[in-house]
Order: sequence, then structure tokens, then C-alpha cells
Amino acid sequence: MADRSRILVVDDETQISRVLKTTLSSQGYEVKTAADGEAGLEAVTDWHPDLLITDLSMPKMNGVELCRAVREQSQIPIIVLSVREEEKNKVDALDAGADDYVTKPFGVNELLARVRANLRRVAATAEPPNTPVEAGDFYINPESRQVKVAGKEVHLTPKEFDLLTFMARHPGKVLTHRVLLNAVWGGQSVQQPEYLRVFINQLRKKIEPEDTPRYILTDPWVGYRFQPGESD
Amino acid sequence: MADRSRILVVDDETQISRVLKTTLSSQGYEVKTAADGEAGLEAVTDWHPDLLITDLSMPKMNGVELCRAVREQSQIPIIVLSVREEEKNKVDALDAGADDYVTKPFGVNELLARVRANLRRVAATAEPPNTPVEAGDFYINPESRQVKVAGKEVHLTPKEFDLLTFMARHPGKVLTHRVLLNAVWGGQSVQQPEYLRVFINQLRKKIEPEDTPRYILTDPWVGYRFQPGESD
DNA sequence: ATTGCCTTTATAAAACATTTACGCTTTCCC
DNA sequence: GGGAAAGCGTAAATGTTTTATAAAGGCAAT
Repeated sequence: MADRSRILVVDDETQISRVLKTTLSSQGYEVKTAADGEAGLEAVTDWHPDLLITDLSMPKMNGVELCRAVREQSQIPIIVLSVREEEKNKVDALDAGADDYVTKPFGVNELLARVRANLRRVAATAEPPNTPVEAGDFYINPESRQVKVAGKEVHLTPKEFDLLTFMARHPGKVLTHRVLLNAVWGGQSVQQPEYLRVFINQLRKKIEPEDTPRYILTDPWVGYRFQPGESD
Repeated sequence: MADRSRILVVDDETQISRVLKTTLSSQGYEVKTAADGEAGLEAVTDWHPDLLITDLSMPKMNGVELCRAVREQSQIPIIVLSVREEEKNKVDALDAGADDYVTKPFGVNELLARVRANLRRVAATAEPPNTPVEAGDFYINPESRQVKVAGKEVHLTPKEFDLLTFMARHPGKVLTHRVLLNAVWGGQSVQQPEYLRVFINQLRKKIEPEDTPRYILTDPWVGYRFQPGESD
């Protein structure tokens, strides 16, 4: 990442693509453009951009579908360009995995600010995957796959372990069903929310000391939240 | 933006235009006037004002049409001047993208307060949607879905959360029923205004410390307005 | 055949959204 | 003015979706 950040722009209006390319290039970014969703997805796979800017309405594959497809393979920030006050579509896009949206017509400076903000955010998020997680009452060692809760060792099955580890890496945040399913079972799976309930339940039986959950909290209609213990 | 803010006044009554120009200029704003909607739109395109004040009934192009046309190209705050008899038009204008309204006859200080409030609001707009909203007594974190009011945490259901978040992102702005319903329930929904009443009520019960609303204000016949606390 | 784990299925309970109802106030219209 | 209509706040009933939980079926490794 010491290199220049790569930005992929997906839009069927060549006029907008060209303006964006010029503007972003002048800021020191490396820029590529694609004219529709399919080409965009291909470019994500081949070129590995650090950030994706995409229009919502496009031929071949629209913005929401593109978001979903990209999320199958990558966690890069996605900024969506939407027209007018279509709050609902924006929400769909955000649900599909987009990180941000900018409403057309937009100022160049606004877009640049969003780009910087999103690149900065992921830079702060990156973490070494094999470091032990220590938080509150929990100690999780990914290498030995050892788990201790309040000093006591607990035996977890692989899926249980993956689930707990992922949640422990994002303490306090609400993790939607989609995110959790994707993290543990991978993108292409049938992704049935039932899995999640079953495994959350099993995890709780092994982890929660009392009857009412204290570590794994449920946010109805949204997802689950992991609270490692003591303080917030 | 270190420059003086530019304000465009669109009104066919030259008497009002003149008064506004004098008043606003004395406050350090740079002011231009236009006598009808078409001239106003042209001035928006050419002069790029930071804020627009417009009358509703005008020759050539009325205020509602002007709002819609301006919104095609710009997100600047729009304050609408309306008279009692034009209640309906006022709501139309707000739906068409206006941010605020002042009813004639109005006091100069009232108008100045609205101008300041609306200029201040746009100054703080280039944030990704997942950044926490901090305003007045409120702290709203979309990522953890955590809400704090005056330091105390409050649990909100998803719809309540969506509603509050949307309002908090547009503090001080008049939000019509249509806009709110659209933002929370989406366009194609049945859009019954009853929903809004019920949820506003529930939000108030969870948020308002006293009996008389302080944060969520109702604008009768128009919609609601969110005031995060302290000032204006 | 046994064991351990993942996947399904089934069902009761909980959480939430929607709808209905009603008293009150404000506007509208004659 | 005065009655009708519409908007608002509020509480409560109803309906739907989501969740917790147990348990059965399947598959691979031992």
C-alpha cells in the first residue's frame, strides 16, 4: 500500500468517467475505468483496485448487483453514485455492501473528500490475521485455535471458532447476518440465516456463564453484537 | 469558502428584494437578486451562490419549479418565502427539495437566523454514511447502531433508528411527511402518514426527557424538524 | 459401527411493524 | 360563528417476521 492507491471508476456515461479519471489522476491516484457492471467486476478481479466508484444504473449489471458481486471476493471500499433523492436505492446499495454514496450532481471536492475518508478508514482497519485476540474475558489464539473465556479453556468446533473469532475482531459493532454468513461460510454458500442462529446458540451454550446472554448480544432484525466483557 | 457567502434572492416584488439585499449585505453576505424564476435559475448556474432565497409565486417559473430545477444541478440550501394562502405550495416546494421556509410577513432577525442555520448545516457535509453523527445532545453511531442522548444510551428498533438517523443528518431542516416516509419506508411503500405519527411518538417516548418535545419538533401540516439541542 | 461435526427441520416464544381506535386541537367551509 | 373535516398524539390490538432451542438426518473420519 506504499504505492499509489488504485481507483476503479465504473460508469456508462463516458463524460462522467472522463472527468473523474482526470480529477482523480491529478490527485495522484492510479485510475481505471469500466463502462458497465460486468466489465467492472472483471476489472476488480484482475486489477485489484483499492477503491471502487460506481454508478447505480448501468447496462449489463447494475450498481447494486455489482456491489454484491464485488463483496463476494473483496472488502475494498465502494462509493456509489446515485441520482436525485432516491434514499431507498441508496439503502439497497448500502445493504448490498457499499460503504458510501454521493448524490449527483456532486462537487469534485466532495467526492475527493469521500475518497480520502474511505481510503483512510480501511487503512486503519487492516490487522494482522494471526495475532491472538485479547479482549475483556476472552483470549483467542488463531494459530493454536485455543480459546479461553475468563481463564477457562473452551473447546470449539471449527465453525464455532471462526464465528467467535470474527466477532471478537469487531467488538461492539453490530454484525449483520450477511456479514457474518459471508465471513464464516463464504460468499457462494446458500447463506441461510438459520445456520447462524444454530451456531450462535451453540456458542452461547459453551461461552455464556448465565442464562441471559452477556457476551453475544442480539440486535433483532439486524444481526449480532459481541461484547467482550467489562467496559464498553 | 473562506470568501464571503453568496446569497441569491429571487422575488418579483422589488420592494422585498431591495430590503433583503440591504439587510443581508449589511451582515457581510454577497447578494444578488433576480426578478423571476428563469432569471433565478440562470443566476444559480452562472453565479454559483451558496444559498438561495426564493418567493413562491413569480412570473415565468414559480418557486416550486425553480426548486426542482435547481436541485437538478446543485445541493445548495433553499429557503422559500411563502404567504399564508400558499400553504399547499410551501409543502410542494419542500418536497421538491427546498430546505426551509419563512412565512410572510417575517421579521428580519428570523430570516437571518434561518440563513445562518442553513449555511452552517451544509458546511459540515462530506462525511461517509458510517461516520458517527454528533450533534448537540446526540451521538449516533451507524456502525454499532448505538445511540446516546445526553450521555445516556437508548435502545431503538431498526425503524426508529432509521428515522432518527435520517433526521439527525438533516438537523434544523424541515422534513415533510413525504420525505420522511420515503427515507425510512422507501418509495413504493403504501406511505401511510399514520406510520410516521406512531414512530415519532415512540421515538419521543424514548428520547425526550420532558413532556413537551424539545428535540423532535412538529411543523403542523408540513412535517417534523429535528433540533439536536443548544443554539437555534 | 461409532464419533464428531455440519446441515436441516420443526416449534414455541419474543420482538417488531402495522393497523385500528379515540380524544383533542386546528383548519376549512358554509 | 359553527359544524364538518382533517391533522396530531397516544394507547392498544393485531399480524408478521425473527429468534431461541431442541432434535433429527447426513457425511466423513476413525
